[in-house]
Amino acid sequence: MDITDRKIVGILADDARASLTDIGAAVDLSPSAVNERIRRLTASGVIRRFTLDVDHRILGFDVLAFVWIALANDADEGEFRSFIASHPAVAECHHVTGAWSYCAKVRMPTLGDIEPFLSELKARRYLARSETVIALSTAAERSVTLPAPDGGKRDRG
Amino acid sequence: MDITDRKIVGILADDARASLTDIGAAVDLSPSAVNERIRRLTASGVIRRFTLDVDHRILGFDVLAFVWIALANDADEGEFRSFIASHPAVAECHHVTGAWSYCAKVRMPTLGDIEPFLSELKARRYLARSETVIALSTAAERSVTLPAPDGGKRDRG
DNA sequence: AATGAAATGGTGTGTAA
DNA sequence: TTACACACCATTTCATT
Repeated sequence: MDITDRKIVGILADDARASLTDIGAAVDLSPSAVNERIRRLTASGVIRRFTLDVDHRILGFDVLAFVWIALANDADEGEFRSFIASHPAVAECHHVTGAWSYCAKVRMPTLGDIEPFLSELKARRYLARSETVIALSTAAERSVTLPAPDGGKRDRG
Repeated sequence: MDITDRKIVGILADDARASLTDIGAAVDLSPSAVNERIRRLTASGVIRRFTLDVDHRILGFDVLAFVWIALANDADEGEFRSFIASHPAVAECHHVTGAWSYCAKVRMPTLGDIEPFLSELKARRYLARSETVIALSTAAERSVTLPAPDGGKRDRG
């Protein structure tokens, strides 16, 4: 995990289809050296997968919301986690500090789809309380966070 | 945007490096037909870009936090938005309903890096109040949200 | 809008340094 | 760990349906 690896991750985060030749030109390495580094970055788990950034609006998911969840006292937390992980509308769900147990980021076609989602959580007895916050617009969105060009941590992974 | 397009998006979301041949086999189309569909999906903006899913822990970003922001009365909202969009630690930032103005998802190397971030927001006079929630663990994470295999909206984009 | 064939160019492997 | 060369395969274009 040196500065060249981070540059490669940055280039691929911008365009995962960049050719080994182009990446090599950007980091002063031959295509095969770049390939070997990408192989190692993938094997070591730094790169989890090559994926897409899509426009969910066009796909019919007009609503983005954050649902704060307080788990019921008698809820099976492991069951809740696997339910939430396999729910198609859930983009993210994190166990968090503070007054709430979990924060789930969900995408729905319409506002009306949120209530059935909450109802299901309640029916399964996961939910004690919840609070839903709707995202009106997005000011920033980045799939990969990297250190600013100069500084940053080294020798990990 | 038919069911085949959605299947292609789903396959690419899982593995953006899947070959046209393999995708074609999965959706019963020739490689060149798949290629043309991907070109159209990209041109129409459904696919915004090909990117990576990375492990930020290994990259040295051990802390994931949600920062709730109430903008100061005299804050220049446009300025705030471009500041937050260009800040390297900010993974997402949404304008939200409810008691707060914005919700920012940030990644930091350590907990100690959060305070300087808040200080900078304050120094720039964007911040009235804020509340920071730390993510302890992640139960779900998906880059792309698609309708469940059967149903879903059609004829968009 | 899809197919199939042909050309291009990128990927991946082997060998050597 | 990288470079270089070569074999292979994927991508892309084009003519056709």
